[in-house]
Amino acid sequence: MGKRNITIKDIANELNVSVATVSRALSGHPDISEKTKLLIVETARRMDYHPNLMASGLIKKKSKTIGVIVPTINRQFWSNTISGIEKTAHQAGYKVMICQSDEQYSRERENIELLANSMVDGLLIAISKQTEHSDHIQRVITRNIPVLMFERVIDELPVSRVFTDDFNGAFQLVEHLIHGGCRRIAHITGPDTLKVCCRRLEGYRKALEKHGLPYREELIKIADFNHDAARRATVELLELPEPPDAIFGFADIIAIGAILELKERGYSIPGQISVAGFGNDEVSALIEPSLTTMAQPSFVIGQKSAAMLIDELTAEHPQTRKTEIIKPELIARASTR
Amino acid sequence: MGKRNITIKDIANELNVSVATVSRALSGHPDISEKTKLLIVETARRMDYHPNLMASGLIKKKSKTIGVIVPTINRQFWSNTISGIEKTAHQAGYKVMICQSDEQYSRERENIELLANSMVDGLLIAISKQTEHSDHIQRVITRNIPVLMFERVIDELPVSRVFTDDFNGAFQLVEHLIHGGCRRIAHITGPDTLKVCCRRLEGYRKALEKHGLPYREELIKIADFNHDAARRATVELLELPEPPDAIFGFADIIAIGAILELKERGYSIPGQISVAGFGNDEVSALIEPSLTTMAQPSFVIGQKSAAMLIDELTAEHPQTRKTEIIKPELIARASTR
DNA sequence: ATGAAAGCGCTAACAA
DNA sequence: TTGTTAGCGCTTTCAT
Repeated sequence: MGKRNITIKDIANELNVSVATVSRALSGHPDISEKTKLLIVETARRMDYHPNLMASGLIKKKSKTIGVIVPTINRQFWSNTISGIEKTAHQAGYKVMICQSDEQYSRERENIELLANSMVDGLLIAISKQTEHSDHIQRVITRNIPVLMFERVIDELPVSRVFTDDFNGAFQLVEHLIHGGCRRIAHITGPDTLKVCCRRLEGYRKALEKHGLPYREELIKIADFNHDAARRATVELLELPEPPDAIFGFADIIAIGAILELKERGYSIPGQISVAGFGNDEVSALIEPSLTTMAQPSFVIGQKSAAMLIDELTAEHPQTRKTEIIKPELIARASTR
Repeated sequence: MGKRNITIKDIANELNVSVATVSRALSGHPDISEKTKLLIVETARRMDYHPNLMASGLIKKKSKTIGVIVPTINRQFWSNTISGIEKTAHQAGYKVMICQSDEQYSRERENIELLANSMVDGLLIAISKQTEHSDHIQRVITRNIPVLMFERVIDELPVSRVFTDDFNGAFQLVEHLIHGGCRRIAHITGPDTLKVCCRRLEGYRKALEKHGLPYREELIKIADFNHDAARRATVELLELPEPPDAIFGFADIIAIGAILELKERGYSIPGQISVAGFGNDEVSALIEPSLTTMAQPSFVIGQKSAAMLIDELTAEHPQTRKTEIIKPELIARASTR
C-alpha cells in the first residue's frame, strides 16, 4: 500500500555513498569512476528506482514539457497538428500537455495560465475564434515563457509563427474556378474575428479583381464550422435573384455542407455549380463529387511548429522571431470544372 | 531578460510577514485573519505572482495531471476520446498529458514510463496493436499509480476499464445483415492481437450460428487500418468461387475501403452486396451509399474514462475495480438492405 | 493568527 | 573522484 518511492537517498544509504555521487552517476556526469557508476546504476535498477521529474525540474527550472492549446481537439485539422507536435516533441525528449479552448476566450485564458504555472518550457498556441486581444498571451511572454503561435496567430505579438498561406491559397483556388469558366463565385467565410478567414476572403477578392470580375457583397455569406450553417448559407445563395455558379467554402466542412444541400436540391455539380473547399480533410476525397480543395499539410504544420519552438528552447542566445509560411496545394477534383 | 519569477518569499519580504503566512493566505487556509489575507492576495496580484506547481506538487505528491496514452492521436475515434478526456479533466481541475504509441509496443512502454516519472496522478491507457503482454503496465500499477484502461484493454490487469460492447455490437449488426437477406456474410477483421477485433469476430460468429448459417474460414480476411488494405481484402473476397453477399468491416475505415473497391468495379451496393462497418466516423454518413454501422460514442467514452479515473484519484478509500461497458447503436443506412 | 524550521527529491557549487 | 552543503519554491508541523 503506502509503498514510498525509492529516492536517490535510499540508494546512497544502501551503498554508503553520498546522494551527490548517486545523482552524478544517474545523470551521466563525467566526473565519476566507471566502477561506482555501474554499481549505482545497477543498484538503482534493482531497487526499482525512478527519478522524480518534479524535483529535478524544480531545480533546473525545466519540465521538458511543452504546452499546447488549440480550439478543439476533435476536428481533423487540429488532431493532425497535435499528432505532428507530439511526434516531434517526443523525438526531442519532450512531453506535451494539451488543452482545448472550445473556441472560448475564457477557457483559452484559463488554460494558458494553467500551463504556464505548470512550468511548461514553452507554449504552442492557436487562438479561439472568440479571441480579440492578446493580453493573456502577452502576459506569458512577459514571464519569459517562449511562445510560438500556429495557424491561428496574432500578428502583433513578437513571437514566432507558423501558418498557412491563406491569401495565395484562396487566390489560386479562385483562379482555378475562373479558369473553369465560373463568373459568379460566391464565398462562404467564417467568423470575421478569424484572421484565417480574412486572409482567404482577401485572396478571393484579389483573384476576382485580377480577372476583372466584380466583388459582390451579396455573394459573401458567413457560416460557422458545421454542415448546417453551411447549408443555410448555401440556401441563401441559391435564392438570390442571380445565384452563383460556384461556391468556395473557407473550409472543407463548409464546402461539404454546400454539396449536401445542392445534391438534395438536385443541382448538378459541377455542371450547374462548382464547389471548392480549403484544407483537404479525409472526407473530401470520398464525398461525391469529390471535392476540389487546397490541401493543408496539417501534420507537418504541427511538426514544424514543435521543431521551431524546441529550437528556441534549446538555443544558446535569444532568438529573433521567425515566421514560417506553409504553402497549401491545389487538389483539383470532381466538384469543379 | 533574466527576470526571476516572483515567489512567496518575495511577497513575504515585501509585507514583512513569514512565508508560511503567505502560503496560508494564498491557499485559503482557515487560520488567517481576513485582513492580512486580503492584503497578501492583493499584493500577490500586484507583484504578478504565479504559484510554482512543481514546487507544491513535489510536497503534495500530486501534479493534478493525468497521463493519456493512445495508439494514435489523428484517427477520429481517438481524437474524440481525447477531446472527451480533456473536457472532463479540465472541469475537475486536471491537466492532461498526451502521448501516442503509433501502435508500437516500444513507444508505448517508453511513454508510460515517462508519464509515470512525470508524477501524473493517474494514467489512462489504450494499448497498441503490437502490445502482447502487460509487464510495463503492471510496473506502474506496482508503483501505486492509478491506471484505467479504455477501449483497448487487457482483461487480466486489476484495473478499471471502459470499453465498447463489441460482441453484442457485431452480433446485432450481423443480425441486421441476415434480416436483410444476406447469407454469405464476409468479415474483414484486424490484427489478431487486438481484443476488440476478436470480440467483434466472435459476435459475428455467434450471430451466424444463431441463424443457422455456417462459419466459413474463406470469408474471413485480415486488414490493417487503411483503405488500401481493405481494398485488397475485398478483392480477395470477390475472387472467391462463391463471393459474399455482404462485407462487414471491423471498422468504418475498412468498410469504406470495401465500398471504394466495389464501386470501382461496378458492383451495386447494397443490390449485389451489402457493406457495414463499426464506429460511425463522420465520413460514414457522407459516403455514397451512406454506411450502415454501429455508432460508438467516442467522446462519451473519453468522458467516462476520465471521470472514473478521477473518482479513483479522489476516493478516500482504495476502490474496487470497475468495468463500464458502452453499448454501441445500430445506424442502418443505405449500404445494407 | 502568525512565525520558525524542517523537508519534499533532486542538483550544483565548493571543498577535500 | 567523492562528499558536504546549500538551496529550488512550496507546505506543514510545532511553537508562540
